[in-house]
Amino acid sequence: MKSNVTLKNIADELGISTMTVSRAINNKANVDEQTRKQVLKKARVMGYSPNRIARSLVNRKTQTIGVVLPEISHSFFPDVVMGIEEAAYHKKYQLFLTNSVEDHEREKQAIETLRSHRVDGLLISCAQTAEDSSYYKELVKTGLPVVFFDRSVENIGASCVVIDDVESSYKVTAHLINSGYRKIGHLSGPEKVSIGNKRMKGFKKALADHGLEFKESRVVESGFLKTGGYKAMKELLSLPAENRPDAVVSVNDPVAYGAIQAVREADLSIPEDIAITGFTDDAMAPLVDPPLTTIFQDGYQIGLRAAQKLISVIEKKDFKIETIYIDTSLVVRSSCGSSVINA
Amino acid sequence: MKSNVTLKNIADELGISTMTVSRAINNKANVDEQTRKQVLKKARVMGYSPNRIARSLVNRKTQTIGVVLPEISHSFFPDVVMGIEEAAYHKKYQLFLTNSVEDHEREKQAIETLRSHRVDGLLISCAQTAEDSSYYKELVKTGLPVVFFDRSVENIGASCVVIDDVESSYKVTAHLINSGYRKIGHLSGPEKVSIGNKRMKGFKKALADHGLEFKESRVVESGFLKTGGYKAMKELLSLPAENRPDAVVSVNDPVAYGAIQAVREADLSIPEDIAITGFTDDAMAPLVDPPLTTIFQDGYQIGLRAAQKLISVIEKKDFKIETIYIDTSLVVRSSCGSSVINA
DNA sequence: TTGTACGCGTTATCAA
DNA sequence: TTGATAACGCGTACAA
Repeated sequence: MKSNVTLKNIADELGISTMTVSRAINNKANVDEQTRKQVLKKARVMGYSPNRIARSLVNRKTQTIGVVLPEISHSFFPDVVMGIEEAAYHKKYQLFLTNSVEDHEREKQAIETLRSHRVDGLLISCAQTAEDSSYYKELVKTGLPVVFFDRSVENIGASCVVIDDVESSYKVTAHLINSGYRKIGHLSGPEKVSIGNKRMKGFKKALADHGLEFKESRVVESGFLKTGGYKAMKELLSLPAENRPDAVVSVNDPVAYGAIQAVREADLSIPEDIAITGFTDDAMAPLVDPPLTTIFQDGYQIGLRAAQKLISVIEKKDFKIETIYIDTSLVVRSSCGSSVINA
Repeated sequence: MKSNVTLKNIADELGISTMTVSRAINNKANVDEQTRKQVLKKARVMGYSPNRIARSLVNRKTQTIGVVLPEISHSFFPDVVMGIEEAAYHKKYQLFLTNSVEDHEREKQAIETLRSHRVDGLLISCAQTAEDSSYYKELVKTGLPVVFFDRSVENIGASCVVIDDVESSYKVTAHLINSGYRKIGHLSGPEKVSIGNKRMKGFKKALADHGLEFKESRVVESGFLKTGGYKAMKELLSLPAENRPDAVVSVNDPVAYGAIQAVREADLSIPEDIAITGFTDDAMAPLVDPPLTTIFQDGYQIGLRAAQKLISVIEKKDFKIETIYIDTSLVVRSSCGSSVINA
């Protein structure tokens, strides 16, 4: 072990008590200016680094936040982390980052470890494989402050920071309908994940409101990754020509990228043969070929607000359990050719 | 404060000593099977979560690793984090993630906080604004295990996990030359950052080896972000026609994306008027228009190896200070038109 | 097999 | 203003 300097070491060197050193270093009022200067100088010379572990044990406060992500390959999550980072930095909290890799067991394990490290609060976006919300309910019951974001569990006593998934999905689907598409398919997220079923709901509602029939065969569950989108799109492309969708709403951008790849490989063109839309507006969306029509979802803002909410709960400045909605907007690019409007 | 169950609480409930409970929970040998079962059951019922803070104080070991990143918007870093995550997960370490946002002051502060939390080791990729390596030198001297990755500081007593930047940059530049380009420019990283000057070095060497003159005017420092690439490319485009590069080597992919945007806005085409190359082969590279020729740099692998090395140093299974090189490869796509070869 | 005493580094509290 | 003491929750070392 590397030998770390302690308050006592400094105290001994100076021939004073540990408490005086502690007070001097923590800028407490009742310390003689002379002594304080001596202490600070000695601390610097000796390379003192305060031991937060010991302090935490006394204070029952670690100044840490545990972040539980389902994945980090999609740029949405790094964006969220940047927002969280920013809020945490300003309030002097450190982040424990964990990645469940969409595995609920691994997620539970991560949360237990985080609890063990006595994080002051938890920021969670659920793993895809969570069968039900019982674990999260138990977690919230322990009293540890929790805020969900993106993939949330509502009404179990924890605040959530989300977008209006139903409305956003409705918005993009309606845009396709208004652009003239009639046979619209959906590459969906898992039914059990909040954003998966909400986006499906918005999709269905848009069809219904515009008098279009919902066809089960045009919906394929793709998960949230590019590879899933690729496979799912292949499936849609194998439908008999008359049933094949002329437009596809993807549950997120990566899935849309996979879909684009599948369409290209089938030698079809976008949006002439099939229009594709995404969801997130990640960094790639404007750069892919063709540029992707999608819903802009402000990951940074989601992370920022979630962290701010959590910290105010931790610091008991806020007791309200609420669902905070972050605005989204439709970003129209060429992947759903407005040309059709003129058709 | 939420009241957490302690070993003593369990012991009192069972009318036995704290130590027996501790032993039972930590699966030590000398515990009666009956007692162990009782203890484990009681622990479960009471919702016991071992306090690692207390344990760390005794052990002088926290099972945590501090990760210091310069930014996380470029997908390279999330890739690295995934690799680190994986290694850490298997060896049962938790990650403290910090983002210096390219600010050396913020980076130093993050490192001090991490030290304060008594992380067992540090994984660092340097912030762009670090003027010199003195701080890192001091840090390494404290004896805290440190491994640098990507933007490294070599020969100061810490291991590094990097790619051969000089050779990789040489490779992509030589490819342009062999494709027929003669007026090659460079959007460079900061001179003070390891990867910045090494990639510049490789660029220069390739020109020299192929008998091409190095022109200062065709080099613009772009930093590492897309916006910087955009601005820097604008500058190159404003050169008098005869001096304007016919190909540009970008220090990384985001800079290349910015450059692509600038070229497009100038109504020039890629690669006919100007070829562009990147560096990293991030997720976007194959999807942008035109698909980007670039150097594939395996972020996941870099993260994995760096974390493995750090952990073996932490656990004293490895004392060697070394620089580990991760292989790269040239990925040729249409942004540097092989058409030119036929010209 | 089980229990007691003590220490890890810090801070709260009370006394000087 | 300064100091002594106890406590945070756990594990090591030793004793029973």
